[in-house]
Parts: sequence; C-alpha cells; structure tokens
Amino acid sequence: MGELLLRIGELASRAGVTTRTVDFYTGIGLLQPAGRTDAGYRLYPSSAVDLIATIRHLETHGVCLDDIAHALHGKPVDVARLLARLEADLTALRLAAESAGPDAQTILAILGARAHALITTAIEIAAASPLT
Amino acid sequence: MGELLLRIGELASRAGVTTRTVDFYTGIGLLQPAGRTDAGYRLYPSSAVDLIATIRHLETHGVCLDDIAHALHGKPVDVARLLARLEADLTALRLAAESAGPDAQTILAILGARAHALITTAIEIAAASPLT
DNA sequence: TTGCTCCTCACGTCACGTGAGGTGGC
DNA sequence: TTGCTCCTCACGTCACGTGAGGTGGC
Repeated sequence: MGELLLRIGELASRAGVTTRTVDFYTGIGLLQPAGRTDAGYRLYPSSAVDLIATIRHLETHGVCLDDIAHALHGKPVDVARLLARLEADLTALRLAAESAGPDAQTILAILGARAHALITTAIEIAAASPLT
Repeated sequence: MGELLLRIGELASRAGVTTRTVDFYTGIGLLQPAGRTDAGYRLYPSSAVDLIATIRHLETHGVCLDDIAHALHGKPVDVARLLARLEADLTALRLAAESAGPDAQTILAILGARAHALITTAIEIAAASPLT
C-alpha cells in the first residue's frame, strides 16, 4: 500500500501543466492533496496526473470547472440507468425530428453534433481508464 | 406573401431582449435583416423573434454564438444520419462503461447528463417549431 | 420636440487562468 | 546559494454583452 506521493512540481511536470495551474485547481477544489509534509508542501497521489488529463479533456468539451468539481465529489451515478435514459431520449428525438422543419433541423444538427462529441469523449475516457 | 417586417425596437420587445442585444446579434451575423428602410432602419422578418428564443435556448446549454451562427448559415444536415450515429455512439458507450472503473463512471455521468440535456433541448425546439 | 434608429467606442462581468513577489524549507 | 514550495494580489484574455453619446429620420 506504499502509495506514491508527488509534490506540486513533479505532478505538474508529469501532467504537462504549470505548478500555477495545479495550485489553481487545488484552490478551487478540483484537486485535493493526500496530505502535507511537515514543511507544508502539498503531496498529491499519482492518480492526480490522470485526473488532470481528464479535466483538460472535459474542459475542451465546454464542461466548466465547477461542474467537474461537483461530479468528482458527488455520489457515484447509476450508469446503466443513464444509458437507458439516453436511449429513450434518442427515440423521442427521432419522433420530434420527423415533424420538424428545416430551421429546427439545423438546430438539431448543432445539438446532435455536440452530443456526439460528448459521448465520443466519454468513450475515450472510459476506455483509457479501465480501473481508475 | 406580404411578410411582416419589424424594426429593431419591435423585434426586441417581442423577443424580450434589448435593442442593444439585437444590434449585437446582428453585428456578429446571428441575425440578418431582411432589408432596410430608405432611412437605413433595419427590417427583420417576424421569424427573428423565434430565432432569438432559440439562440437564448442554445446559449443556456453552453453553445457559443459562433457555433450557432455557423450552423444557421451552413448547409442543412442529414438528421437521419445524425440519429444513426448517435445510436451507434450509445452502443459503444455501453460497452465502454461496462469495463470502466468508478472514477471513469463519474466522468461518464457528467458527459451523459450533458448529452441528455442537449437532446432534451433538441426535442423541445423541434416540437416547438414544426414548420419553421 | 419626442421617441426611434444608426453606429461606434469603451466599459463591465464571468470563467479561467497567469505573473510576480515575498516567504521559508531543502 | 540554488531550486522548490507556499500564499496572495493583481493582471491578462476571451466570450458576451451593455452603456453612453452623438447622428439623423419620423
């Protein structure tokens, strides 16, 4: 159980960001040090490297840091139920699209493309961290 | 074919925004006047009222104005194909989720919830504007 | 004159950082 | 001494407006 702990400089360098960014993320509660040294240096679990990668990934998809922080500290979610809901959504969307005019279809295209991008990202993240 | 045309004040008041906002949207290409009066006053089609409502709707879902403008002026999209792609996405996501750990599932929850919100919005818009 | 519009320049706000600078441990 | 860290205050940037002010038609 000897978990590897990293100081801010090491974490930042492994994650490819600046210490300032790690500091900022820590300040807003996105990252939490596992502890402190006697001198007050923050010590992060090595899993924080992946977490930062995930955060950056989510950011590029327009998820605000606040939402990420909430989800990270919230209770776990029933993914099966989430998937079932999305399936039902799609069926309803198909119905709605059939009776929609050209302008509405353009809007559907924006939202649909976004949903596609989100799900693709979700798949990437899920595939990349099978045991995290 | 006598289409109703609105000046900026009338449009703003019907859409529930300020003339300044209409002016701003027009400036960035989101709205396009159907024409001008001899004195240079912009004349908007009455459909711009709904368009503004749609824009506000999309904005609340984090779609940036640039994306909206592009979609509005881009070529129409094959919605059936979009739906098929989303369906395939869901299947892949289901597979990925099965082998994902708890942290990844949290991320899936954020993205899934976003996708759900997007699709719900799409359905609302499609249902509200059957012939637009 | 009054209210409407046009246009432009500048300022305000919010999210997301980033820089700098002084501090103390290593 | 050197490089690392802590913390704080302020500044930078980008999207999205918003205010103000001078102009001319109605």
